[in-house]
Amino acid sequence: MGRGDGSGRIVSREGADDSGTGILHVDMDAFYAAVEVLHDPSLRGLPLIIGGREGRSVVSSASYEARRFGVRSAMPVSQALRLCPSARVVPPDFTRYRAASEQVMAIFESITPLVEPLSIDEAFLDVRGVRRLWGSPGEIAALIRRRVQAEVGITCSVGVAATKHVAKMASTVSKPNGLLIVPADRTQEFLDPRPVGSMWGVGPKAADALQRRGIRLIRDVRESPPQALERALGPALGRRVRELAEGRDARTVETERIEKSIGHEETFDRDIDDLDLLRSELLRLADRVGARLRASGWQAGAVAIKIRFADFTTLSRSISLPEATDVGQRLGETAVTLFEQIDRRDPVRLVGVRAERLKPAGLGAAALWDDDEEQRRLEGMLDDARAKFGVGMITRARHVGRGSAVGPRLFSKD
DNA sequence: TCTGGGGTCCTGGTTCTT
DNA sequence: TCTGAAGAACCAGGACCC
Repeated sequence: MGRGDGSGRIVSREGADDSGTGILHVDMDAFYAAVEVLHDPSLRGLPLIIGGREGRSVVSSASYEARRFGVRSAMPVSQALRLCPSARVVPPDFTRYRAASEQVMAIFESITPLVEPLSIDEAFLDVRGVRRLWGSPGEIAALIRRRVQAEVGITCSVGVAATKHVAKMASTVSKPNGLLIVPADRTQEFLDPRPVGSMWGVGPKAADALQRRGIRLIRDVRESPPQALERALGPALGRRVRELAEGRDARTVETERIEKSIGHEETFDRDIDDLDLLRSELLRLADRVGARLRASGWQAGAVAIKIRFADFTTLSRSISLPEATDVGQRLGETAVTLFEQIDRRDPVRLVGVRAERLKPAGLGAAALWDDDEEQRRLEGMLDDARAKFGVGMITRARHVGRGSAVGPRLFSKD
């Protein structure tokens, strides 16, 4: 499987056993910071903080040199600078990160069509069908690491396993710039000694709920009665965590993903109690949401707002629209109406507007594809959609989440 | 110390529809 | 026409991820 190399990470030696595997999780190392170093090589080796310099900004990413001082993602920049006063603060440039992400994803897609971008800097790959082309999963992982380094100029870490969950955990423990292969028959040995909080989907609250019941390691989860887990975490999460602890994870690598909502939110530099100003902020955010809806061919079936007060309590309100829309002004009027129904009039630190229950804007968007094979595959999908929903449409998703390129997608039209 | 912004998913309560 | 039950849909809030 793998062993520590003195740096805290666990990596596999070359040619390690990869039997029974086929799922790769590839994660770029300190991605934003690495891209900034590419853009400005004089930053190499320096403690870097990617984040705004304004009062309430938090750390989006930090170089490993900064992490040695205790700097972590999501930490306020002011706090990060107290830990590491010599750090250089670089404001994020998402255009740059998206371009680098597209380069990396293109490398993945040149190896297998089964790529699931998870965010701008990580993806799952199913390589079981391309072994004859590129070699075993372990060899493919090593190839990807070499190509990303050579063609993009940044490093990545790769986990290789039989399931997505174990591959994801393996890439995490191999970071930075590592490769860890967990052969299928050693999955339990890999999982058992790790803390419950290291599982993907178990955050601080769920970990705390388990630890309060003496369930500290994944082995403890596996050995706990299902009822105890469901009492601690609720039925859905309780069942899922038990399955994951036993190494079971039926999720496949999904290349198609449909956005479910589009929103914007903004934290003010200082708390605001001027109602007119808050209304105009909601209208401005709604305008941006409308522009994104129109650019991506969606209409909102519902509008939600989020209000965070100075004491950090957060309210949300949402409402279905009588008619779907992508017009910023309509979204904005709805957002303001929702806002005015909230009684509380304390100073506000954040407002947000989100378009939900997205529906495609109009019928008849014909799909034109680069090659016949893809066209036929998509027409097959469209036929399935017609059978299932009555009518359907295919378009191409340009971005998911923070901008990963993905394949074609399918909609119902209702 | 003081907590961003973009999302997804789940839960539990309420309301609507059949 | 009225009523009750069941399921669906809606809504609010919270946890989680990067």
